[in-house]
Amino acid sequence: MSEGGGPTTIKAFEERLLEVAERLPKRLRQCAEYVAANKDRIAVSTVAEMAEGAGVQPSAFMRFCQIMGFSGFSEMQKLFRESFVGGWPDYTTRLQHLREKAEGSPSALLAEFVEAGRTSLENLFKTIEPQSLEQAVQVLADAQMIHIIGLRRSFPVASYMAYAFEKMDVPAMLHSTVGRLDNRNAIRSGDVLLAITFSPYSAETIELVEAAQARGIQVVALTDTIVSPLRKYEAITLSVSEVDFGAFRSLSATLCLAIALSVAVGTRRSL
Amino acid sequence: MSEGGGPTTIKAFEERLLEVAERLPKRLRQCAEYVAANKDRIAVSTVAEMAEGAGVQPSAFMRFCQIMGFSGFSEMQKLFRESFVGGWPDYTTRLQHLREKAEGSPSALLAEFVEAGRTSLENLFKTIEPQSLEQAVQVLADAQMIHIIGLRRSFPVASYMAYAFEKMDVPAMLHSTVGRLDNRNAIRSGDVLLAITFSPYSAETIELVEAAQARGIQVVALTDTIVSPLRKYEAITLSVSEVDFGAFRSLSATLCLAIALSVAVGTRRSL
DNA sequence: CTCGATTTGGAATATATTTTCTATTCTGCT
DNA sequence: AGCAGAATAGAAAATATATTCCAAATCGAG
Repeated sequence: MSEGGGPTTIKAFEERLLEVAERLPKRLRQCAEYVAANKDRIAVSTVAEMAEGAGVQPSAFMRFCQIMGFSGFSEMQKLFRESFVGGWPDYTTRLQHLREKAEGSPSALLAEFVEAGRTSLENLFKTIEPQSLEQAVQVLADAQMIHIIGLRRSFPVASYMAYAFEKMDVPAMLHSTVGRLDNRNAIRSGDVLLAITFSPYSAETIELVEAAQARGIQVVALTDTIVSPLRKYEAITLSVSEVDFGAFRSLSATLCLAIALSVAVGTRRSL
Repeated sequence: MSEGGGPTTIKAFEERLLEVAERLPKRLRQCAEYVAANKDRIAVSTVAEMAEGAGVQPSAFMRFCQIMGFSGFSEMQKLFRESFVGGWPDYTTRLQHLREKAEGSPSALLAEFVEAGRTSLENLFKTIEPQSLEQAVQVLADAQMIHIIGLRRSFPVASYMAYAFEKMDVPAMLHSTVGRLDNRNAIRSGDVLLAITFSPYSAETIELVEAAQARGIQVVALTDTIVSPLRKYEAITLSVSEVDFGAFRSLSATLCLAIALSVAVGTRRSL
């Protein structure tokens, strides 16, 4: 029985559930009710668990799935699992293919990056914890001066934040390694260090963080994932995970977070 | 080996991950990194899927689970499934909720920027003409050397492209105004100028474009809308219209285009 | 360069889970 | 009450998934 006709979106699923629920025999109705009240569990449970929760036999639950239009429980579960992860079917490999074939027209490449950017943004929203963000904003707003460091791939982000702060009259200083000048003595008590670094993490940035910490300077870190070496230090960490293409990532999500952070700090200061 | 000693909370899990990540061989580190960036998937994926995502064999992923202190993948998964209960991060609903309810909080601000970024990306794809893009890629790929200029708000984009080109062994030079040095004589016949500018357009950039054109240098421009002053010159123009929120724009779309352009040039060159 | 130790990939095995099948129990009707 | 039809429970078969094992490859020290 290869019914392709099952609901393909959560919304459609809910509609079908409603439509069907009325005309269901006892046990199957139990299933319907349990499912309606526990949609989120479908993704992470086995039929046995769902059946037990609904107070029925696994086989009954099975029939329920079929009545809903799926070939079985697995297919129904797939719907929920996919909608949970936001369905980004591993970009890394997709982009790699594109590169290998090199047949990708520039537009196709752009399309991939646009798509990657969009999912990264969605993901950003899921992974940033509001309280960390709030904390970061507070610390930066209270700073005498904000020192920004971000090298290589992170430099665009650092420079954009410096620009934004400047525009909002927030005292900020962009540390760079132009001419191998080392400005670390500019950091004074009451200041805050905003460190931005992504794999591969630049040693200079990490060193600066270490030096700052040793002197009791607060550190706010913008980094990728939690394996970042910055995690070792007691910094307020905001982590962004961005899809990348070999050594490149579009930075969409990172910049988005950066600008939101800047503006939040700017507005809070001027209160 | 029935170690009951695995992490029992997500926090403990993250700590252990950090602790362990450093001293891990290649494949296992891939696992650690993938897991760090996709914690949410553990609950709804199979080992096979996780392994593929991390780019390793299932058995390697298995060993990773054991190193993390679990008896196997299932036990690790259990941790995530249990802590999964309720409130999954459905993007759309969460966004709406935040916008309405948490007005003024940093998270709400972030939500606005994320939304702005997403629509910008969508627009980007509509407004970029494939042939202009193609042309730009070709011209840049044929260049002896690419000179990049972008100041103020455009500087992050310029610097990122410089970084990307550098990584791909494409001869490129970032023109900046550090120390008021003027490098315009570095531009030689056969080179191409890549100018990036957005309203308010910096005079320096426009001047440089003018000077280049006068000497017969090809110019590729990245700008906003079609009213940009760069339009006057015979440049290949790629225009991005970025949705902005307040006085700032997240640059998501611009950077996306920038990176796509860079990678396209990089791959075409190496053919 | 060689040896020993560690790490890896892939197939083989064990386990868990889904799905189907059938005897049995309900339900509604005459 | 007795019958026909649908619904159900439970067990058995099929499938998918996790886990282990071992030979081959890789790495590092001497």
